[in-house]
Amino acid sequence: MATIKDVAKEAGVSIAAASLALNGKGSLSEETRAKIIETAERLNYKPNALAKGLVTSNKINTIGIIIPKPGTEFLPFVGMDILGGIGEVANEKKYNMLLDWEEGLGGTKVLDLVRSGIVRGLVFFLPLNDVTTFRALNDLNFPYVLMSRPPEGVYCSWVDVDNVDAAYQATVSLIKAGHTRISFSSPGPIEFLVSSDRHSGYRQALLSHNISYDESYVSIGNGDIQSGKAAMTHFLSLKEPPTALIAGSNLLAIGMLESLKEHGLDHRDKAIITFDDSPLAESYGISAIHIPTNTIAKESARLLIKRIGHTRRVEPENIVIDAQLIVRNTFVPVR
Amino acid sequence: MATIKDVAKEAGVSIAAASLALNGKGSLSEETRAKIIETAERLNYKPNALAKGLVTSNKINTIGIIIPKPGTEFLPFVGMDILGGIGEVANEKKYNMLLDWEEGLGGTKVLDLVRSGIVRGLVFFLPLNDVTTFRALNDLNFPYVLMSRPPEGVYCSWVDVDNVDAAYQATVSLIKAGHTRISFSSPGPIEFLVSSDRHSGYRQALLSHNISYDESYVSIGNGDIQSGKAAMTHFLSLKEPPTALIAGSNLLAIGMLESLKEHGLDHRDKAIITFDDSPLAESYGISAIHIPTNTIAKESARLLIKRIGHTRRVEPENIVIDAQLIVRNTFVPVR
DNA sequence: CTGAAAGCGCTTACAG
DNA sequence: CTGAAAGCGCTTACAG
Repeated sequence: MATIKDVAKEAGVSIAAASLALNGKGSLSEETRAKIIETAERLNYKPNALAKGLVTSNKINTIGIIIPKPGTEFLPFVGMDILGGIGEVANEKKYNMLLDWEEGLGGTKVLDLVRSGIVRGLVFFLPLNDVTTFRALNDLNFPYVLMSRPPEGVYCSWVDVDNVDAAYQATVSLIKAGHTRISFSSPGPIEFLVSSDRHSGYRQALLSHNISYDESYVSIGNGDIQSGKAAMTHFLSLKEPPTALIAGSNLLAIGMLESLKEHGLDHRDKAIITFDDSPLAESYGISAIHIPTNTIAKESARLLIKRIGHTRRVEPENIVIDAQLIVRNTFVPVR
Repeated sequence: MATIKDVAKEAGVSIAAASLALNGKGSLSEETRAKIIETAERLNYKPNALAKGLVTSNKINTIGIIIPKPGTEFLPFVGMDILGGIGEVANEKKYNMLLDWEEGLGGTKVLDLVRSGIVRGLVFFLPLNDVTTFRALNDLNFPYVLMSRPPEGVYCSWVDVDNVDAAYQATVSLIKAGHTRISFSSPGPIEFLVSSDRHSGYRQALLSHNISYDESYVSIGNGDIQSGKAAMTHFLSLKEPPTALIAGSNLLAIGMLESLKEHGLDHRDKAIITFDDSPLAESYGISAIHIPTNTIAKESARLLIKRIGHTRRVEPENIVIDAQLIVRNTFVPVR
C-alpha cells in the first residue's frame, strides 16, 4: 500500500511537503499542492492512522463505546439504537467506533483500553457501577461521557432524560383527562435515583393540581409481571381504587393488564401509562413514556467529541433531554 | 502515562531488555525479567498499541465488524447477538472490535478503514451487495469473512447455515408427524439463493419419503402478512388443502395464522413452521427454524483470526452450521 | 546474557 | 515557498 514517501517521490517533492499538502497546512504553491493531492488520489493513498496517531495525540481518532455484555440484559433494541446514534455522529466527525464491555465486576479492560492509546474518549451506556474506573479516568483527565446519571460520588459529564419531568407530564396528562385517583408503581426502592425522580415528578404534578398525595396509591415491587399483578390486586381492593395507573416498567404494566383480565375488566376500564416505551409496550398497546435513546446517544457523542477537542481540563457538562408521552389504547379518559 | 522508557530506566535496564522481558522473548536472566515485569506493573505500564502496531504488522489488533446501518433493517436482536458472539472470541484472543457500516451504495469507508491500518481483518454481516469492495479486498489479500454466502462471483471465506438441510429437517418432521400434504411458501422468487436452497431441501424431503411434489402446494409472495393471508386463502381453496405449511418468513406465518382465524380455524387445525426463529415467532407461538446467529458469529471470528495469523495467501474456507427446529404450539400432528 | 542502533509512517518546528 | 532532521513509542536483528 502506498505511503506518504511514495506519494512524495512520485510527485517529486519532499515528504514534508506532501504531508503539508495533504493536511491543508503550510504555504505551498497551489500548483504543488494540487499535484500532490492528485498523485495521492491516483496512488489510492490513505495515511496510516497508527503513524499519524502516534506522532500527534498518541491516540487514534476512535471513540470507545462501553455497553453491558450482550445477552446479559434486555437491551437489543436500545443497544442498536444507541450504536446507530453514536455512529451517525462519529461518522460525521471522522471518528471510528470501538465496542467493548467488561467481562465481570472489577474488570480493568476499560482502563487498559485507555492506556493502550487506542481510544480518545469513551461513552458509557449503563455503566458498570464500578466507581473506581470513573475515578481513574478522572485522575488521567481522560474524556468520557455517561449516557445516564453517574453513580454517587462521581463527578463527570452525562446526558440523560429528565425523569422528574417525564413523570410530571404523564401524571398531568392523566389529570387533564379527568383522573384524580392516580397510582404510582415503582419497579424498585424509591431511593433509587430513577425511581426517586419519577416519584417526585408524580408527586409534584398531584400537588400542583391540588390532588392530595395518598400513600396507598403507591406500590413498590421488583418490576416483573408478578409484581404488576400484585399491585393491581392491591389497588382494586381499595375502597376507592385508582382510575389511572403509572407503571414503572413494561412488565409491571403487562402484569397489571393481566390482573385486570382476571378480575373481569380490561384496558378500557383503567388508564395505564408505563415507563419506558419499547416494542413490548407497543405490541400490548400500552401508553408509554418514550425515552429518546437515539437522541441521548447522539448528544453524548457530540459532547464527548467536543471534550476531546479541549486540551485543558474543563468542567463536566450535563445535558437533559425531554421524554415524550406516547398515547395508545390503554389511555382512557375517566368516564 | 508510563512508557517502556520509564520502565527500563526505573528497572535499570535497556529499553530493548524491557521490551524483550515484557513480550516474553529473548533470553534474559529470570531475575532481570522478574524485576522488569514487577516494575511495569508498579508503573501501570501498558504498551502503546499504536507504536506496537506500527512497528510490527503496521496494524493494530482490531477486527472490523461491518453491519447494515442500524435502523435500516429489522436486526436488533440478531445484531446484538452477533456483536456478543464476535466479542466473546475477540476478547479471548485479545482483539478489539471496531464497528462500522457503509452510508450508502458504492461507499468506500470499508476500504478506507483497511488502508488506514486500523483493522487486521473484517467480518461482514449482510454484506452490501457491493462486489467491488470484496474484489478490492481480494486484490490486497486482506483477510475477511462473510456471515452469509457470498454474492455471485466473489470467492471468499464464509460461515452460514445449511438452508437445504434446515428445510429438509422441517419437512421430515412434518412427514413423521403424519402429514403428506405439506405446502411451501417463499417470501421471494425461488431463484434467490436462500429460497432456492430451502425449496430444494423441501423437495428432497418429499421425494425421499415418496410423496410427490405438487406445484399447487407452493406459493411465492413477498414475505409480508398480506402474502401470508393470500397464501393461506389459496391453500384453503384447494380441493385437498395442505395439512401442514412451511412459511419462509415470520410475517408470512403470522398472516397465515390470521387468515386461519378469519376462516374460523386456528393453530390447532394446521401445522405451521416458519423461518427464522425470532422473538416474534416466539410470542406468536409459531414453530420455527432457529438460525444460530451467535454460533455463526463466533465461528466467523475464529476463522478470521486464524486467517489473520497466516502470512502467506491461503485458500478461502467455508463453515456450514446446522439449524435447529423449535417446536411450539403451531406444530400439530395430523389427526 | 544485554546494549546501541535502525526503522515502522507520519508531523512539525526549524533553517534556508 | 520548500527541504533536512528530530521524534512519537515501540520491536528486532546485530554486536559484543
